[in-house]
Amino acid sequence: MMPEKVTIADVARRANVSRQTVSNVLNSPDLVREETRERVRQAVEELGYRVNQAARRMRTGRSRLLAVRIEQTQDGMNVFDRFLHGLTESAAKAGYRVILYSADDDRSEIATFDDLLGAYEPDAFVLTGTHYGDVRTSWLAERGLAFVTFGRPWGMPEGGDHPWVDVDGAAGTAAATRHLLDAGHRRIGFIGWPEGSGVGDDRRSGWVRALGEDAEDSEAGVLERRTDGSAAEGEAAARELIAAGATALVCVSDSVALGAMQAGPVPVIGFDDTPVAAAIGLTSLSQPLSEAAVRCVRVLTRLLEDDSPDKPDHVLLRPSLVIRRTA
Amino acid sequence: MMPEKVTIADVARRANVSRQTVSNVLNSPDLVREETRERVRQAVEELGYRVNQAARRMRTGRSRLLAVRIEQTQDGMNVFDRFLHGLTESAAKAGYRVILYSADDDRSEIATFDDLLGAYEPDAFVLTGTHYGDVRTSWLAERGLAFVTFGRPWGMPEGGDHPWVDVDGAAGTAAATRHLLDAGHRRIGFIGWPEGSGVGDDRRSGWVRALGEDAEDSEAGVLERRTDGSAAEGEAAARELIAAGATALVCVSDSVALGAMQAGPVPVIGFDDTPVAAAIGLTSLSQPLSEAAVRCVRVLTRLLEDDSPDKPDHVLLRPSLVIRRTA
DNA sequence: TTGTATGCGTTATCAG
DNA sequence: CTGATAACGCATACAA
Repeated sequence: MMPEKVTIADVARRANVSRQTVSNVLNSPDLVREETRERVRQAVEELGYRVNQAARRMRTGRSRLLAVRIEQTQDGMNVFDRFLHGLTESAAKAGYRVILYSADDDRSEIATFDDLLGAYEPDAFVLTGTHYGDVRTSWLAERGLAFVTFGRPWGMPEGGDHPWVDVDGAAGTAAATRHLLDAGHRRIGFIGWPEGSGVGDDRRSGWVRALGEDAEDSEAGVLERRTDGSAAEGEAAARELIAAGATALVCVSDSVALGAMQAGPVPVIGFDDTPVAAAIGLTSLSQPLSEAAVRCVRVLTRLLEDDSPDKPDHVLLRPSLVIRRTA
Repeated sequence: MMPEKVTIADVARRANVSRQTVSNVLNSPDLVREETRERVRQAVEELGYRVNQAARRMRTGRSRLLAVRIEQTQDGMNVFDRFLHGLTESAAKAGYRVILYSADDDRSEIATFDDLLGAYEPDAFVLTGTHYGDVRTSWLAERGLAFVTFGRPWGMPEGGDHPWVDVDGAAGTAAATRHLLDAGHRRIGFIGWPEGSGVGDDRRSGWVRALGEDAEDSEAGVLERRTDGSAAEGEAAARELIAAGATALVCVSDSVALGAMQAGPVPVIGFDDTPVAAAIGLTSLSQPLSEAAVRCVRVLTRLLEDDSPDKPDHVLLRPSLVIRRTA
């Protein structure tokens, strides 16, 4: 039993109206008399009619597709899959589907934009992993294409303003630091990423801020190490910091924190609340990824369906501290 | 600068041929004289032409879309994201894109099939998580729709034969068991899932087989516990088995193995080589997920593009043992 | 080999 | 409020 295609014409026939009326019921219900509307709705139901997106797209240029890049899983300690899951669900609720692509760097990602646009015409893009000098956003913006980034536009002084959703890393590390201060620690170290990483610098700044509030000065710059983000460097950094007198550690990521835990029985807090953190009992900062996904979709639907807002939407969410054995 | 849409007519004009000729160059190059073909190809290049999938789909009924369900991340110790990444990449190489959907159970997944089919007409579905009494496959098969499962059709005696790709779990646990036997262990326990899980029973069978080969009999059924798959039950099971004399443990999953590791300093081997295993030094069995993804795409392209094979393709891949601290 | 005509399912325009 | 007609971009049958 092949699934017989039911078109708008079938519905029209069934409801004794013209095709156009059916279309109106679907797209501009207000134009149609209540009674007719109901009759059409019933026919749609009975026949199991669904709009053919290809045909609609030909006519309107809208595909109801959101394009998202699926990230490389490096050491697997990332959190992107949860975001993607949330995105798929909230997009579906809004009548959109997620289409995936992969790319190795910004340049090849832009080439993929071009490809996708020609072939599938996604209505919008969701970008992750924003960074300094991100050429993807300007490419999209120049062409007037709809997009939102999960991540702020790091260092974009002039004009480069676009819709984004992000999690407040500084608020997270500040909360973590305060948690340690409350536990009586006064020499709290930070293990970060190389300077120039937007996310890394943001997370660091929360630690600095919380220390300034409450503890002895001059910790920053002293009880601090930068790493490439690996567990190995995290462990080395932790040893140094402990030797320098740190009694607790805030880390820029769970990877680094995992390493730091090997350095000794010192309280450690990670960032991202990855499955690894849960498995090893690592206290960590959890990003509200479902919520972020919901907000991304909301930003986009506003952009696509309502009259485009004058000011791009900016959404900053707060992570929450998940307390486990390590702190 | 809006991206101006370039159509087949533009290309035709540029190359001084008819639209039909351009279409022929694209779809049946043999029909066109070498010289003309080259001229058209050049025009395509210069104009940056891409076929409009919506239009093509209207005409041919093919969308070049592969639909995949994005799984719930329970405790995050799964491996689906790596499969999905591989799938996206190999699909792209074959000229397909992946479209995502989510569903809570078989019934709602089937409803989604219907939806998707009406709206986006994916050319095929990739199903994961096959299980006994899987109604999804029969629904698709009844309608003559193209699909492949990542996972064997567990318990499908009559007719229910469809293309699949899978990883040989029994081969994996057998290899793990042999590894422990080689290390001198003679009392090797197994921690599994409830009976009736296709994957779980398969993985268990490898342990049984390897023991039968080489070690004392009667281990099976004695040095064995079934769990719900949680780390907590894994730990409890491990304690019992160790008390019963087990000197090493083979586990059905990394989750369970994680728990088992807490039970004592006994060699433990997990399954799936999740990021957690890497993080905690757990020896585990690694599924060749990229390869599986490639094979899924290959099976589908054969189904879609070549004349459909009489016999559905079946591909069974071997996992590999990643040896770390725990064994 | 190349050109011409047609239709896929929708929606927008415009007249009733 | 409803109905006819055209158009979106492509691929095919057919004729040249």
